[in-house]
Amino acid sequence: MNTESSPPRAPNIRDVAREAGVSYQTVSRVLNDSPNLRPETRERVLQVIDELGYRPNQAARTLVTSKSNVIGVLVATRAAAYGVQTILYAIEDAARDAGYRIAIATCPSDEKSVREALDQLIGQAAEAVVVVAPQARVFDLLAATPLNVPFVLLDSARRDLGHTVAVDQFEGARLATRHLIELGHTQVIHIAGPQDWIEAEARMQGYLREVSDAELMVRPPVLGDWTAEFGYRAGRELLNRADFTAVFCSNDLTALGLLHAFRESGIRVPADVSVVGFDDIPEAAHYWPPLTTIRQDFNEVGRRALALLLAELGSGDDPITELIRPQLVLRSSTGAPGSGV
Amino acid sequence: MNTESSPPRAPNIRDVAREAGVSYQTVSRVLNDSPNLRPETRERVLQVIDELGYRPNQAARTLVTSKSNVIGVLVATRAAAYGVQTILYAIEDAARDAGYRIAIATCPSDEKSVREALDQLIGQAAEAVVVVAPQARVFDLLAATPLNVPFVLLDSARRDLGHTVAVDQFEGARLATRHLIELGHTQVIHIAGPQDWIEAEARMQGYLREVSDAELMVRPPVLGDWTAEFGYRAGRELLNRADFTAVFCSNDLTALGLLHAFRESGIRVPADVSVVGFDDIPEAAHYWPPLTTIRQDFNEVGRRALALLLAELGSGDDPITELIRPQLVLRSSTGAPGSGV
DNA sequence: TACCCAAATGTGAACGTACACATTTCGCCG
DNA sequence: CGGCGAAATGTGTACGTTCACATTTGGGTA
Repeated sequence: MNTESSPPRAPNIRDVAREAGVSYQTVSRVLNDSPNLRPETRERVLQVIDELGYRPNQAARTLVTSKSNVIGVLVATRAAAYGVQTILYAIEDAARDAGYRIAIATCPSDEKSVREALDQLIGQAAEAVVVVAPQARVFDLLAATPLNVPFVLLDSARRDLGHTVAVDQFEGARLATRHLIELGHTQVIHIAGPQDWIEAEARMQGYLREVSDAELMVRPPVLGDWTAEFGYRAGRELLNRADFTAVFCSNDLTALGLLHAFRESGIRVPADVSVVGFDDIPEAAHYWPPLTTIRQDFNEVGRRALALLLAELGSGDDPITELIRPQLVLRSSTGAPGSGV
Repeated sequence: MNTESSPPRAPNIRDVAREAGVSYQTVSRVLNDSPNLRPETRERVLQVIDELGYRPNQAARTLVTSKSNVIGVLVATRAAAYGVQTILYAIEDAARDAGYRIAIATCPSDEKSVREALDQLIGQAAEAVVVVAPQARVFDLLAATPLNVPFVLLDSARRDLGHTVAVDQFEGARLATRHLIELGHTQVIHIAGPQDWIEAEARMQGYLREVSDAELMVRPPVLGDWTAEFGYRAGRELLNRADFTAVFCSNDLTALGLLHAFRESGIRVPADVSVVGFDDIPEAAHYWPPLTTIRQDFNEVGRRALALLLAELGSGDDPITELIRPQLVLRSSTGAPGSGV
């Protein structure tokens, strides 16, 4: 049917060379901005490239140079959208500034998927890898899979595996809990995140430590899944327990659901019950009441992760752990103890 | 320093072959699950692969096969986190079911960046590309850049460029506006999204059409940026204009900010003013009051996009446009007209 | 005008893999 | 026990690029 008898092969460097009347090496020089080229030669080649719609074959380039200008990001989670998203953007910006692009491979957190995603990144000759994998088990898999490129872990449970950048979740949870205690609350409940999440575990530990340091009664945290919907259901259940005047939620979304449940039942926040969240997502300032919460500087996490990689600390040095301090953001959802539920 | 004098080259297929006492082709067969292999041979090769930590070089594979089992996703936006995120997950799941992985390239929406990101995807020999680029100008760039692989555009302004999958934003905006009008509102204001966004424009058009069809007075929409913060500021400004009893916000976050501003000023929703959002993000059900909004099925968008690609409709057929119907979700933020602001 | 050096351009090889095809091995039947 | 065919394994080549080195070109100087 086609008047062209040849197969629809993409043009390569030699096609361009032939068309422009130069050698393929000259074309290569044009592509790589070699200085020693007559301007008119460069011009002609560029024109042919445009005419033919030629695009360098990245696979061939990568094969021969084993360089790709790509930094891989392994994302082994779906939840925590805001934090992950923000970190990704920060990484992307920092990478761009340094002349790199980023390739994101997302995957479920089972062994096979993580391995495949890693292969995908390494296969693109990613020169460094950032691992965003907030679930503990992923790090055990990683321990068994040498990477051969510099890498940084975010929020790792295994500080021995490699360089780690993280917001100090434990400290953040202590800040939140201490704030409530300092307001005079003696009955503080914690709604935790999924227990296989490193951050959830650390936040719970921070809460427990602070409560026991204050010699208050520790009560078993409610285990949740970090959604607003769960917060709402948890809130409704809590209505049956009149044993608290403050709640520390492991993230802002859960707090939102909780606020909903309380409001629906006529429990006033903070007059009757105080609520603290975690993350300080942009919406938290507009919840009702505006939410007191713990701010995590996700941008800083992304930036530092990339800085570590670019400093080529991938050498055999001992793993570095950078902890970023969280910050208490005071709004209107907390106050002195009231009547409770 | 190193007792090993050889350079730290990654092992290749020939290293494995030598170590296992077979030819490199046999190793290749093991890697590609060839049927004609003695089980013990396969076993031995696999063991050597494990010992050496060998990983197939994806670049070489791609170079020779020009296949990659990768579907590229170009994401040229940062806002609209929830929608984009959900679509990405749906694409990823559908891709995995079909035996593909996805590679995500994010970029700013300027010409150079988009082109680079495309090159990055094509360079990985992506066999198909999904373009998530809600800003109009990106599509003009795309029109000038032939892709040579099947591709699908999401929310495209240019239906002529290729297959398009989108939620019918125009219809969604009409649903929202009509709902308010049917409740008896005659003074409906629209808070729009950024005007270079295709969806924002379509929603505004839907609003304008519905209002003029009802022969109500059209008033100039407020132009915003889709954040809760903007919604809050817009809400405070609206307090000076006592010329409306209902507001249609172009997304849920803006609506949240608006609710905040109104509540702060003692304006009751929906008693005094009704508010409708757009998107139905999971939190919308827990806002106060729970938000009446327009649901977009982002999962469906992702699924259909991939289905289109997998059906290899990339052939020269006329571009297909698949419109997904949005849906009105009634909650508590709307009611019969009240006193207004 | 011959010569030399730098600038400009060209040639051969290699990267690691998969495909097509060639060769060897092996069990089984006549 | 020879031979035959299928199963198992090996050899040559191509993919598209960059690097190292070789060669040509050109302008200025002795």
